[in-house]
Amino acid sequence: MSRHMFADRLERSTAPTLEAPIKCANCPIAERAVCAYCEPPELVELDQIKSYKSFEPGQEIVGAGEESVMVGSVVEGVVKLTKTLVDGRRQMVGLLFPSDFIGRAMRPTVEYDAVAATKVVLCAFPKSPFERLLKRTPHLEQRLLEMTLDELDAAREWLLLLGRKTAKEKVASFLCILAARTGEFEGADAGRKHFQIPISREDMADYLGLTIETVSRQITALRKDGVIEIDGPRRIVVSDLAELMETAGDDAEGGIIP
Amino acid sequence: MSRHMFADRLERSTAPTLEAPIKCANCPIAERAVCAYCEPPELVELDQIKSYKSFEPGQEIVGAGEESVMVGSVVEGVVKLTKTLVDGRRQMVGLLFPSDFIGRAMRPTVEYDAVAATKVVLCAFPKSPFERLLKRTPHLEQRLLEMTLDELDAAREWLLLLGRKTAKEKVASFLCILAARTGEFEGADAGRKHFQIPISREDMADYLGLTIETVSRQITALRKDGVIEIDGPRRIVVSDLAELMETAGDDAEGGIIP
DNA sequence: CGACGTGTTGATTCCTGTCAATACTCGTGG
DNA sequence: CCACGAGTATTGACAGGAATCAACACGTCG
Repeated sequence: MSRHMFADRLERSTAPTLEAPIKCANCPIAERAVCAYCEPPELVELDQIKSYKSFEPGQEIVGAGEESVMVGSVVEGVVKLTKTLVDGRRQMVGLLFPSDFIGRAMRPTVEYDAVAATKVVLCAFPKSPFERLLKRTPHLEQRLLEMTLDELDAAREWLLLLGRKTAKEKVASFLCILAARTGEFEGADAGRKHFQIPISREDMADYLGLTIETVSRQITALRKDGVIEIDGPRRIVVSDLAELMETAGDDAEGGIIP
Repeated sequence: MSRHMFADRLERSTAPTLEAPIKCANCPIAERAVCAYCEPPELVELDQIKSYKSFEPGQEIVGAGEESVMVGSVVEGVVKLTKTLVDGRRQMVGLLFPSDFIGRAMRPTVEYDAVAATKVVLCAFPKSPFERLLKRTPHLEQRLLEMTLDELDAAREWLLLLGRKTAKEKVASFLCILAARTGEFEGADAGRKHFQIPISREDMADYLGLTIETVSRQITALRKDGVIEIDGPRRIVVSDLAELMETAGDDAEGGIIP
């Protein structure tokens, strides 16, 4: 079983969706990825060890407890990181979008599963060469530190959500996050945004510490409240962004940067 | 009261006032703190900008939204980091022990409250000089990155606890963490450990996303199950460490690190 | 068309929160 | 030394929100 999975992973990851490897020069995530601060010579070094890997939805990228052999950047798609208790209860502990860093530099193993939630393209580096480069490239290390600090901030916001928010606030908070990260304004109306939910109800439930039924009910409730409109299970239109943020509870500062 | 504390601190180290600080050479946290990888010349530079600061239980160290002007290491005591929703619901998002790093290097503001849970002594650095030092001292930056990664790991474990564990598992998990970080074995019996809970029931509730009543009930339940013994509200004796870890849910690896 | 996966809705249960009363701890002062 | 009081912790009764169990709707693909 695990043998088959491994073969499966290898096979798919060597068949990238992209015809030709992206050049760093026109990389869509260059501004915000771990390499953002690197100078051209440093980018050349990274380029020499990088390779692009693709994954299909549901495909495992690394498994909990495995030795960490790869690190990299999400170029396209969404990756979920999950932890599972012995009896199968599952909690998402990370949700990575393009430019986010995946993998554990400086640490031997991973203790979560990383699974592609959509089709995913990674810009991957073998761990050891990357770590050597990291140690002698302050630009790289500084950016990685910043990104890790940001992830820690996000994790702390998440703790508040899981520990103290109601089901409705949880769902509203999640939609707020998506609206901020991937939502687009509808015309000139600053109160309306629309976006696709990139993950299933089950993944949402794992993210929010709820069941799929409760997630579904709360989405319906938000629709009936007139806060959102729904066009199919994945397509959301936020009718009233301010009201959605209100419902999310943390009375956010008005401007979340999109 | 605070006078007595201060005297107590004076007594312990050579000249430990706010004006005449502890020497790095006999610093109790030197092995694990942010300065752990620093060479003597680097320590000298840190020494020039450091100062020791004491806080009483309940005293605020920094408040959410404030400009971050200080960073530093916890030398003694326990610091809690909390977030609060508009209606007062509160969630702890960090619990710092000696050697842990406090503050947000490279970021302008903090968005949580940092409050002394016990008497606390910090080895504090003004933020800007520390950041300048950080940028030109890879040893410092490497250690800070490692510590941030470890904190992120802990936060992810915490997400699992808040999102998916029952009240009993939460309380047992917390006691496990304390047993691992501060507990001492009773004689040669590897199954028994004892320690003081360094925080109040209210703080435990904020840590675990529960109410104080539920925390109290679950502690009683663990006592009735014979997993722990209680001597006053703060003193815990773990009768059966394996059983406690079992109750905590995440089916820990057999190897217990003291 | 029917099977399957995904999502929604309904009925009921139960864990934890809420409200309330009581007990304990510790420091202070008579 | 003991009484007192404030803060902290425990215990009890009850209610409510989310989980569970179950049925049904929707879209896709063979």
